[in-house]
Amino acid sequence: MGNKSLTKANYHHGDLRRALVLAAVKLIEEKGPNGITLRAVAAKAGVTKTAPYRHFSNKQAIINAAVEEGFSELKAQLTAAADQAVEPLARIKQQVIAYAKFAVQHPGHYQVMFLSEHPAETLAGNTPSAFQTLVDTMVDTIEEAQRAGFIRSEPPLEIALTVWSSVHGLSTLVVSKRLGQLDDSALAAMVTKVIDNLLYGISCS
Amino acid sequence: MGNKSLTKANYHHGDLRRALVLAAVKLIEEKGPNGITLRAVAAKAGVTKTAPYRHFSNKQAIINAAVEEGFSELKAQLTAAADQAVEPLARIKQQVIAYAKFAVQHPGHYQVMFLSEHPAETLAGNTPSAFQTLVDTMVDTIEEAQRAGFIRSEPPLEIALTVWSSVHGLSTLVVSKRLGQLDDSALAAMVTKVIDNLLYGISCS
DNA sequence: ACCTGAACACCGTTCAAGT
DNA sequence: ACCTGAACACCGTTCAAGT
Repeated sequence: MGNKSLTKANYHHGDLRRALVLAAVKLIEEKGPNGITLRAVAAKAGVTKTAPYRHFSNKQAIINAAVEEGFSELKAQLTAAADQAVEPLARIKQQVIAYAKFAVQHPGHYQVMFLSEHPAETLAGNTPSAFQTLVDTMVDTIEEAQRAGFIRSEPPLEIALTVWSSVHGLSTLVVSKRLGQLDDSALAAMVTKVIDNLLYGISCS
Repeated sequence: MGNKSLTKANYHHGDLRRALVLAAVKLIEEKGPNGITLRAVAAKAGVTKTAPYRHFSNKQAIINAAVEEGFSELKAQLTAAADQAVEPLARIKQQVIAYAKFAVQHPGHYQVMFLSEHPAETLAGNTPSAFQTLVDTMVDTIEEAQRAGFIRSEPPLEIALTVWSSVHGLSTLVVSKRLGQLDDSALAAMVTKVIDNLLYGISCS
């Protein structure tokens, strides 16, 4: 027989890893952070419970991969959102709104992303984590606005951290439903309010 | 025999509920959000696995009680911290630093507090949740500063939400170790930086 | 190389039973 | 009233075995 003909039995020749990560993400979004079990992930990917151990050392490793996937998706959303505006402050606002939207639309995934600690092990070596790539995206947008003279010239990482903390904190509060239910436009209004407070300060001039 | 003499066997006459909550808090702090099991909580409180069901309908109910306990402790810390200063802005800063410190010193508990959704069921009826009491404390401090003319006179809840989102977001990032390890003074410096950005704005005047 | 199936030590929850 | 002990359907992980 040829080189790569696959029967149904060994269908997941090199795809199982990816299939497991996607199944994990789906399960997290369907059943929440606690609804994800190794056995359910395996079943969703069409294999028995022990097959995942060929590709991941344990359950946590699958979750870590799902977290990476989340940061990667979030980064894509932020980039797309910022590209809908040209004015530097508008780009920041778009990005921040997109961030909060992601959290609200994928509450389970979002919670898992920040629940698990940042894995200590540096992957492949010099490959930056999806998390680091996300940070870079946010810092870049701030630096643009600084070069254009709209944002104070303090260390861009500090500014980015301030902006990010605000929207991340707000998102967490919304996702945990501690601010009550909010529809899309109410969320955007609240995010806008917070970012405006941030831009112009809350103290009396 | 008298009215309330207790043998060792029925020692937890009306205390078991409280003992279980405290055991749950301890376990969360020792083993993290995933390390808490109903059986371990019961064992720590000195009873068998099924005894908790007399006092809580299920595991989640115990966790909810531990969350309430957390908000209650956090509120106490914030009040104590604010009382160490008299100048309104200094009171806000002290409160915010105390908030971040609580998160860093009780990382497991803090994560659980915001992981679980706000329980829909209103307890005893009109008794405010520990969460609501915490919000009130933060709003009060903002209102003080507004009356003294230090903070813009926008809705105090919105201002409080902005401040809170910032420090909560920063705390979450620190607890999940995504900003790297920070000692006490580095944490205070970062919190101060963020709150200053917030007070005076990040935009060019 | 990749996957299976039995086995082990756990887990939350129920239910009948003890005092 | 309050707690126990057996039982059930789960769970993550291991290990020998199949192809």
